[in-house]
Amino acid sequence: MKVKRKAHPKRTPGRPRSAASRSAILKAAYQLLRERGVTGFTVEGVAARAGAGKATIYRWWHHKGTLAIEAFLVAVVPKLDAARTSSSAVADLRRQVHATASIYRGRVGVLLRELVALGQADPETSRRLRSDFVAPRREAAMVTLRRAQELGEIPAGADLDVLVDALWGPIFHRLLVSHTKIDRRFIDRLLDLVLAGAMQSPGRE
Amino acid sequence: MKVKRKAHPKRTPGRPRSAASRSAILKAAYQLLRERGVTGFTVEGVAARAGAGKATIYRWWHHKGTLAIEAFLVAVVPKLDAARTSSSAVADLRRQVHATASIYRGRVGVLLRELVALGQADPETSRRLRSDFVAPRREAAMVTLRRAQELGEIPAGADLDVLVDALWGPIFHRLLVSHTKIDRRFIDRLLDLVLAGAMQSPGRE
Amino acid sequence: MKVKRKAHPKRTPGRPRSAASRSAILKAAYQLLRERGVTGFTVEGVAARAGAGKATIYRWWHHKGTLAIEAFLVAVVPKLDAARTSSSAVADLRRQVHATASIYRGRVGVLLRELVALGQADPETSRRLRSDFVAPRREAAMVTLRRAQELGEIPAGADLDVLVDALWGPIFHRLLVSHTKIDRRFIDRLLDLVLAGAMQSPGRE
Amino acid sequence: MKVKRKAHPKRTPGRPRSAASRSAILKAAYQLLRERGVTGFTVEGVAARAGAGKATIYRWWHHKGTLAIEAFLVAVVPKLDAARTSSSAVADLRRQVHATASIYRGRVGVLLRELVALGQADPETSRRLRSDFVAPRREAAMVTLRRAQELGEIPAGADLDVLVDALWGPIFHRLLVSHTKIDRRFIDRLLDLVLAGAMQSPGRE
DNA sequence: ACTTAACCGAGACGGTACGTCTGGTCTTACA
DNA sequence: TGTAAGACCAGACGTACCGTCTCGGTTAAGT
Repeated sequence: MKVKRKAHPKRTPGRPRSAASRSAILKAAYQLLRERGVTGFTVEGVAARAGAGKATIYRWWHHKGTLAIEAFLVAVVPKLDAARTSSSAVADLRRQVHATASIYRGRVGVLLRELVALGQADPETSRRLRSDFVAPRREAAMVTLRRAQELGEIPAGADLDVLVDALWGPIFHRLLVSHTKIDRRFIDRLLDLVLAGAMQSPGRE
Repeated sequence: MKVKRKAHPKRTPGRPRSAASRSAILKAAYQLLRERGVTGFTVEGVAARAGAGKATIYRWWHHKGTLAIEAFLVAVVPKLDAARTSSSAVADLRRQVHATASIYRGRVGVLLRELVALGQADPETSRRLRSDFVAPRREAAMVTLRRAQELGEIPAGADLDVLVDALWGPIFHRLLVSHTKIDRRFIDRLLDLVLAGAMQSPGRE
Repeated sequence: MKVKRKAHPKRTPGRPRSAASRSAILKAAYQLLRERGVTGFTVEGVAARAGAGKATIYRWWHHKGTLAIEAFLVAVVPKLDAARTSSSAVADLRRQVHATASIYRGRVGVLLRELVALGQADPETSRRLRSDFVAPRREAAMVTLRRAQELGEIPAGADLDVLVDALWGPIFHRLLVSHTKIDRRFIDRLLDLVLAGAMQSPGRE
Repeated sequence: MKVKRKAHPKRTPGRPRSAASRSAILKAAYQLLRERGVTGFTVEGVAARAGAGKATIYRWWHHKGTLAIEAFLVAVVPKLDAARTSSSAVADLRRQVHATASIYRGRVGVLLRELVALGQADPETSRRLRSDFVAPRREAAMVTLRRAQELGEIPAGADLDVLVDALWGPIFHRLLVSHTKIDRRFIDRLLDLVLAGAMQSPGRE
């Protein structure tokens, strides 16, 4: 029941896609995004800087937004460090939220802000950003929270979805709406408030 | 020996600004915004629909965003009903948050989402939206929360700024990032969580 | 038989037209015309420089061209010296043509060129330029030519209209079409040619 | 050992210019020019009528005038019939001048008038009109005149440049300045006058 | 070695909106 | 009524990007 993988496993005819071109485009796109923001981010500019043709870009990325988001993800995601675990799941969670906040304070925050903005007009951009950037971090928090429940650090009846929203919503709010500092003190107070609320949840039912 | 400037010394020379033109432009802008969103919102389109010259628009609104935001505010703010008070400040707060959420669920939410996006690229737009739309609602909540403290419904030591952020952040997060429903059930759970957390605050110091 | 000039001889009601404003406008218009040419000649610019309102300009000059032409005429015509007469009418004519050519060589030529251009699109401008600038000079030449006929210097049967056209057409041609020098040598050759032709005209019938 | 570039080494990269677009633009431009004159001749109008983008027009024609002049030349020049020759060069010349005059009387005259006007503000327009429209006709006349000298119909010493100016200057003068009819009678009288003058030129020296 | 098919860079194309500018009109308060 | 100031409508200007298209030429896989 094995496929004969040797001769022609699943190979399309014609010249294969150029990896060099792809990475040059993504690199140029990320540079432009950092230097000039979403406003100054043009496909023409990316093509010129990457030494690529516009058609090549549009062949692989449907819209300007799709390119922007992928350039961002490719450049930023590998730098995000994985969550570490300790004996206290709640302590791990606090560490995770602080780590996220510290990322949003810097360059990435500025880019993220603009990409979220871009996503309001383009569902594809929005979806990608959500699935590849926001969701993994949210999922990591969920894992930690479930562990906290198992360890009895927070009640079993706590609504974890609302809990995560309550932690991350305010951070995005500062990033996107109030444009105020997302400093350690704010994060600590927020964690204190939300975790205290979570402790009040019913034990089981 | 005649007095030149009698009653109205503060009068600029020249033809005064036309109120009719101003309101026609704002009305046309709001219509376009509702019908076509920020993407289809063009200064040229507004001028054509309002029967105004483009120069007139640019004379009074420096950017596209400045016009969009003002059109939105002029049309939407008067419709927002004032907060009512009852014997329980916490009950008032719950009512306020539910009212805000119900507004964000509809047309206004869609517009608000796009205007926040527009504001990421234009500080002026962002500032106006914050000062004329977000801040008043936040301030109303703060007033209610202070009353709750006076009535002893929540501890005197609660950090009200963080509290308000914890309530509104998640709503904006759903509006802008996760694009999920802001339904009554979610708001209730959020209020339960956050208010429960607030109750744990220290009494005085 | 004298009109009682004191009380109200022929006086329209209301504030009379301001002579100061009129001359300030004409002066500013001429300056702008010289400095920036017809391209840079705008009614707004004239109003600003003259410290006048645009409405004032449009009240007295129907079009931009009407103003340009009058500004030109008021500034230039007084400087043109009248034709002098001598014992030889043909010598006078030669002097007149040379004088005209020398004027066209300079600044006035540049302006004249642009005003003729302006006149192609605006009949009013064209008419004014013709009646107040071209025609008087043509008429002076006709007078001289008639005197030449009376003195027997050119035949009585010469067609003076064609003669004048043959003298001035080539000058305008160089000014407007070929953009070549209208130097003394050219004028002399032209006069030689045309006057020689005129001498061949029939004596009477 | 294969040769890379065979026959056409001089090929610029990129999509070549579209001949269809070029001719559609020139055709639309000429139509607009005829229907509405230079005043109503706008790049936007040409683009709309030709189904072309404005950028495409500006890519190939730097100024409005450059486009107008080329549209005129492409449409008009092919229709001008070549000069025929007969046994008498002077008779040929008379025919040429009459032919030119008859062209200037009609639609072409109106366009020519406006294009000369346009050329006063734009040297490029002026140069093109001169080199591609005026000069060829002038050169044809020069050829005929030289033949007339060879045939002994006019003296060898005649200054042909001044002669051509004396014939065509008055025609342009009527077209551009006096706006009077360029009828057969006028042309005949002009030819009589100028040719008579030319006959008086010195024989050789 | 030859064909085929998809790739690639360059850059022209139609379209749309931008923000600016000017022409000519209108509306104030004052003279 | 005339005037300065300046707002108003209308609409063309020339620029910038978008996303598509059309060239000449390249690069494997399959023949």
